[in-house]
Amino acid sequence: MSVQIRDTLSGRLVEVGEGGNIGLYVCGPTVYNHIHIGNARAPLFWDVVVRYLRSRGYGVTFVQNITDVEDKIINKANEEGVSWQEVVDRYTDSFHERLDLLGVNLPDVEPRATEHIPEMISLIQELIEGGHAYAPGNGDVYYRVESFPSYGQLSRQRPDEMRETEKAQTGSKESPLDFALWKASKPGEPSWESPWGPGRPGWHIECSAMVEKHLPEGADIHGGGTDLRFPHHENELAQSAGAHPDHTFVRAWAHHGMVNFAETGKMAKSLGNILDVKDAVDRHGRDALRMWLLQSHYSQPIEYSENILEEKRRSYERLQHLYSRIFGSTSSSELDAGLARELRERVDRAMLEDLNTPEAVAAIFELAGRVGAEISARPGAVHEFRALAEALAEILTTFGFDLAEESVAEVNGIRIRYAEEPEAGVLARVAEREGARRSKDWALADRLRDELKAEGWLVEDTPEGPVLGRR
RNA sequence: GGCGGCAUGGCCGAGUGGUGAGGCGCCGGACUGCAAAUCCGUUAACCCCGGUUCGAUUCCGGGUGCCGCCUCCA
Repeated sequence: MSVQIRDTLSGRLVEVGEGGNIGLYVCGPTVYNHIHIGNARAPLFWDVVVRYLRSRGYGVTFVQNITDVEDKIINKANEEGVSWQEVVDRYTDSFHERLDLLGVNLPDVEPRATEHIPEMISLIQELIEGGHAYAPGNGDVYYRVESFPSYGQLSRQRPDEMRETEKAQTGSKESPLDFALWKASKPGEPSWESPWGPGRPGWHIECSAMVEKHLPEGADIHGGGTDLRFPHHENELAQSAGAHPDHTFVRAWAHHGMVNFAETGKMAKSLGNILDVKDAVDRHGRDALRMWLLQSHYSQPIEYSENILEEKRRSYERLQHLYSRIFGSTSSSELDAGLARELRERVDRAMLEDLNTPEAVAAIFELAGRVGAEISARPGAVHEFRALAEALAEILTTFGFDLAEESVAEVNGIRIRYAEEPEAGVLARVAEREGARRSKDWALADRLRDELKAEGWLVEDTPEGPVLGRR
C-alpha cells in the first residue's frame, strides 16, 4: 500500500511511503501575529493526514517549523519597542493556543530557525564552494540563480521572463533574481557570528537546513500554501539541490489553496482582511471548521463565510447524531458488517489517492444515509450496528473530530441518554417527567421540562426515550 | 505582460468518455400531547463556440470570466 500525492513539480501522481515510512515537512508560521484561518489550513489539514496515515500503519515523521527570525518580526518588535524575542515568544504561544483550540496535535518535530544557525551557515558555505552563492563583501551572501539551470522549474517560471519589480532590486547582487542567504545585521537586529560577519539568515535557507537535518532521507511530502511555491519553495529547492545534487530533497510537493473571503479575496495580513482562528472557533466550533476544510480538496482554494461555516456545523451534527443513535449497539448483522467494510474501503481509496478528504467525507455520509434508511424501515435495527459504530468512531476520530460519546442512565426503568454529566437530581427529574408523560400528565411533564430548562438543561423526547442536553 | 489554477444544480463541493458523488437549502413524508429535534424521500448541474468520438460535463483548440503567483504572504 502506498499513498499517491499530486506532485506540484512534475504534475503527476507520485507514490510515497512504499517502505511504510513517510517524512512530512510543512512550512509553519512566521510568528509575528496571531494566526488567521488561512494560516490554519495547513496545520489542520496535515494533522488529519498524519492521523490517517498512522491509523493505516505508516510510520510518520511530521516536521513543521517555526520561523522565529525574519524582517516582519523585527519590524513588529521595533513598532512596539520590545525585543524580537518577546514578539517570538508571544506569538509562538498564541500559535500553540490556537492549534489547541482547533484540536490539532503538535508535530513530532517543531524546529526553529534560530536553533539551526550552524547548519544554515555550513549549507551556505557549501553553496559558495560549489559556485552557487557569493559574498560580495558587505556581510551579505546571495544565491547565484544563474548557476542553477533548472531554477523556475517548480513554479513554471522562466527566469528571463520574470517581471522586474522594485522588490528585486539589485544592490550588491550580481542579478536582480539572486536572493539573500545571509544578511548583515544592523545594530539592534538579531545577529549571529558567521564567516561573513555578524548577520542573520535569509528566509528560505532555514527550511533547506531543517529538512536536511530532520528528514535526512529527504522529505517524502513537502507541504505549504500555493503562495509559497514561488519564491520560497523554488528557492529552497535551488539551495538544497544546488548544494546536494545527488540527494533527494523532496519526493512530492503538495501545495494547498488559499482561503478567500467572498468579498475581499485572499485572506492576508497585508490586506487587513483577516479572521483570527480564535474568533472562528468561538463562532462555529472546531468541528465545523474541520468539516469545512475536509469537504473541499486541499489543492483548491476555499471560501470562508459565516453561512458556509454554519452549514458545515449542521453537516457535522448529522454524523454526530447518527453515531449517537448507533453507539452502544450490542449486535451486528450482515448489513452492518458490510457497511463497515465498505466505509473503510471507500475512505482508504479516497485518502490514498491524493488525500481526497471530500471524497472520504462523502462516503461517510452515503453510508450514514443507508443506515438511516434501514433504521427508518426497521426501528429495532438501531441496536445492530456495532461494527459500523466502531468504524465510524475510528474514522471520525482519525479525522480529528470530537466525537461526543453519549452515556445512558437507567432510572426507574427509564433509559436516559446524555452527553454531558448532569448534576445530582437532574436525571431523577427527567425520569419523573418521562413517567408523567407516560401517564399523560402533560401539566407535570411541561412544568418539569420548564424547570430543567431554567437550569440550562434541554430535554428532547425521542422514540428511544428522553435525551438530555445543554441548552 | 508572463506563469499556473479554476469554471458543475438555489448555495458549498467531488468525480467520470456512456448507469445524475456528497453536504446545506427547498419541497413532500414519518415520528409527535405540546416543544424542539431527528429520520426518510424527492428536486436539481456540468461557462460559451468549434473539433475528436457511435457518444463529452469529462479529451483537444479557441473565447469569456474568476483566483493565485511573478523575490521574504499559509
